[in-house]
Amino acid sequence: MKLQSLPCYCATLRQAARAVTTLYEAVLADSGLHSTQYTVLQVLARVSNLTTTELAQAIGIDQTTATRTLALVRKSGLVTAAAGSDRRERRWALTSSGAAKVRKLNPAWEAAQQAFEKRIGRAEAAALKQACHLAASKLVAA
Amino acid sequence: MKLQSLPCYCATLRQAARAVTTLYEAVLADSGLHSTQYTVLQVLARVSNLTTTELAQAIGIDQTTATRTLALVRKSGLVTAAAGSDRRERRWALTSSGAAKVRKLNPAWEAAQQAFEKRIGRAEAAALKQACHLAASKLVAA
DNA sequence: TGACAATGCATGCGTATACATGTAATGTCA
DNA sequence: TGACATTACATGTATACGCATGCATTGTCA
Repeated sequence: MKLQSLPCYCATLRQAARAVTTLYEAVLADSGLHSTQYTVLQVLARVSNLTTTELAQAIGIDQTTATRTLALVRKSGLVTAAAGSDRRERRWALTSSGAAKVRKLNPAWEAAQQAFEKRIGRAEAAALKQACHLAASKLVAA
Repeated sequence: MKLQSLPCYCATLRQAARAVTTLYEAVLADSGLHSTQYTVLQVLARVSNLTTTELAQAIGIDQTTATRTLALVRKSGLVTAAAGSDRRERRWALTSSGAAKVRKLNPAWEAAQQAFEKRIGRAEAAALKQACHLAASKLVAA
C-alpha cells in the first residue's frame, strides 16, 4: 500500500519528518552519528557555550532529551561541558575532535541537502523549511 | 534561547514535527493514547483489514514500529488481528471499543486541528500539510 | 539571614523509531 | 516435488522523545 494522505496535521508532519530522517540517517550512517546528534554538533559549531537548556530550546527538543543526547556525543569525545558561573549550568562546546568531525561531515550533509532538493524541488524545499520553522516557532511560543 | 532557524532540512522538519506532536499529545493525554497510536486507529477507521505492513506503509512508519504500536493498542482492546488466507498475514480492524474510542475522540482531534490552524493560519496549515505529504511521497518512493 | 520559590540538570519510565536479523509461510522454477 | 528465493511478521538492540519528578543551586523577600 502506498503512503496515504492523512487528514491529521500531526500525522502528516511526522510522516514527512520520518521520511527526511531516513534520508539523512543513511548519509550519516558511516559517521556513527544520528540525526539529532549531528544537529547538536552543527548548532554548537555555530554558537558555542550554550547551556543544556539553551541548546534544547534552540533545537526544539525537551531539556531531558538534550541531556541524554549530549551525554552520547560527550562519550564519543565530540563535546565537553564547562561549568558556568552558575554551578548548576553546563556550558557545552565542541572539542577539537568534534569540530573536525563537523568539518569532515559537511560534504555529506551538503549532499543530503542537495538530494532532498533534487527529490522535491529546490524552491519547494526552501518553502517547506521556512514553513516548518515558522510553524514550529508559533507552536513553541504558546 | 529562542528556537533557532536551522539550515538543515532534516532538523527543521523534525523541529516542526516535535512541536505539532506536543500539541496533539496534550489533547490526547486523557485518552491514554499517543499520537502514533491515534493515527493507527484513525487509519483503520477509514480502511479496515489492512496487514501490518500495509498499515506501516500507509502511515509511513517502519513495519517493526507498526508491529509494536499495534501490540499496544491491541492490548488496550482497541484493535484485533484476523488471519488472512496467507497465514503469515495479520489483518487488522478496530474492535467496537476501538471504533467507539475514535468516535469519542473525534471532537478533541478536531479541536487540535483547529488549534493548529489558529496558530499558524488556516491556509498556511493546509499548504504545509500538502507540502509535507508531497515531500514524504517523493522521499519514500526512492 | 532564613524560609520558600524558581531555576538547571539528571533520572525513572514508557512509547516511538528503525536497522539487523530471525522464523514461518508462500512463491518459483527446474 | 524439492531447493531456494521471497514475503510477512516478530524480536534484539540502541537512540529519540517527553512527562513526572528528584536534587542541587540560586534568587527573593520578609
